[in-house]
Amino acid sequence: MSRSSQTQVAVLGALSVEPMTAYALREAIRDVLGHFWSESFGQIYPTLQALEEAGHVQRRGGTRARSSVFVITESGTARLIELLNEPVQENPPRNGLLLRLFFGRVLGRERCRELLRGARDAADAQRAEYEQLLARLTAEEGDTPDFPYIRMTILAGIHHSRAAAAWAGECLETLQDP
Amino acid sequence: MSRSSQTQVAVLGALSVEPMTAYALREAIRDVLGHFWSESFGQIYPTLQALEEAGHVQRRGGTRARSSVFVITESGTARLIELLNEPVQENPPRNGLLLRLFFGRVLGRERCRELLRGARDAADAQRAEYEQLLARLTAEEGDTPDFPYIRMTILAGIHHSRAAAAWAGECLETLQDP
DNA sequence: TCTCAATGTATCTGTTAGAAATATCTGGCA
DNA sequence: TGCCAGATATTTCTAACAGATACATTGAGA
Repeated sequence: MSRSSQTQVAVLGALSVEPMTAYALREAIRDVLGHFWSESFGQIYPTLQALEEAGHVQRRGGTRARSSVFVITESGTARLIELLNEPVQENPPRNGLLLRLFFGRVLGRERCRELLRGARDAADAQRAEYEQLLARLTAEEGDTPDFPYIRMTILAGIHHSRAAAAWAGECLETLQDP
Repeated sequence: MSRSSQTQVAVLGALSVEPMTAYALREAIRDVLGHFWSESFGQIYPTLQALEEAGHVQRRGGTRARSSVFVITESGTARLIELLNEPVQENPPRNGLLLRLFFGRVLGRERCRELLRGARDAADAQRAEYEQLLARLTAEEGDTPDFPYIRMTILAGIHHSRAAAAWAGECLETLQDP
């Protein structure tokens, strides 16, 4: 399968929660999906236009004076389900930290230790953030039908950041001065 | 660091190990750095041209009529060290699995469970692969100066895949039929 | 009223992945 | 010898994409 627009999934998914403007769409994607997804205006506007032409969303209140609110249509919901059912598309790995550590001999031992300490601290901070977010969401929306699914995405962040911190700590131990 | 410089790190780093052709470069990046980095021909050739113009690599006629072997120069090594010392650049997150799970209510519970089972099995398989690779490298190159650094990148893979499997397992438990 | 921040729309530039198109070399086989 | 398959090698194209910029509107407070 050739490369398909992943942006459509995020856009249609967000609009399936509630109708909103392109600007609000970008805000929602950044604030709600931000831990595992990102979109830019340069993607959102053309995508909305394509979706409108395909009949998957409708533009409402399109007067120049005020904003256009986009509403997902029936065919848009069908398209979303279709896209969600397509196989998960892995994006190519690009981990700048590991790239630097791989050439660690060139970079130098002490500089590597700095990078590892930074990674460990960042991971710890991120885990605290995820746990706080999970506690807040559990209290506020713990009984909504979407909660179990949203919770899984936060759990992923917790597991991931915990593993990252443990890895960095282990590496720091093995990278002691000889 | 501009985004294009990221490719330069991988290219110069690979050439710092040994001179090779653009084709071999792509093979090396895929096979050796593949777990945390990727480059395509569309990136490698223009990057090599830019590096040649800047004097960071030299093109040498290979054994074949049209094959060029690229050698890193002294200024190229300096450039590599400079690039390695620049701050790590995070690339925007795009996790297709989490995007699907977030809209899990639309996708359906059973389909989510399938995705999670797939993720768990993939993570388990990947962890086995990493552990095998680590064992082989430890035996074959355990006493080379680069080994401690390469080992860290494999350890990262092990930690990450272990966390991914644990996460998927935990999610599967909470996503039992009610 | 002014002004500033937030909201909102649109587009531009350069980066990148992925694949296609095209050679050229190498070894095996008739 | 000549031919073929597959590996090696180079180049180029398209669409996806990030990030920035430019601009217009609105509403709240000074």
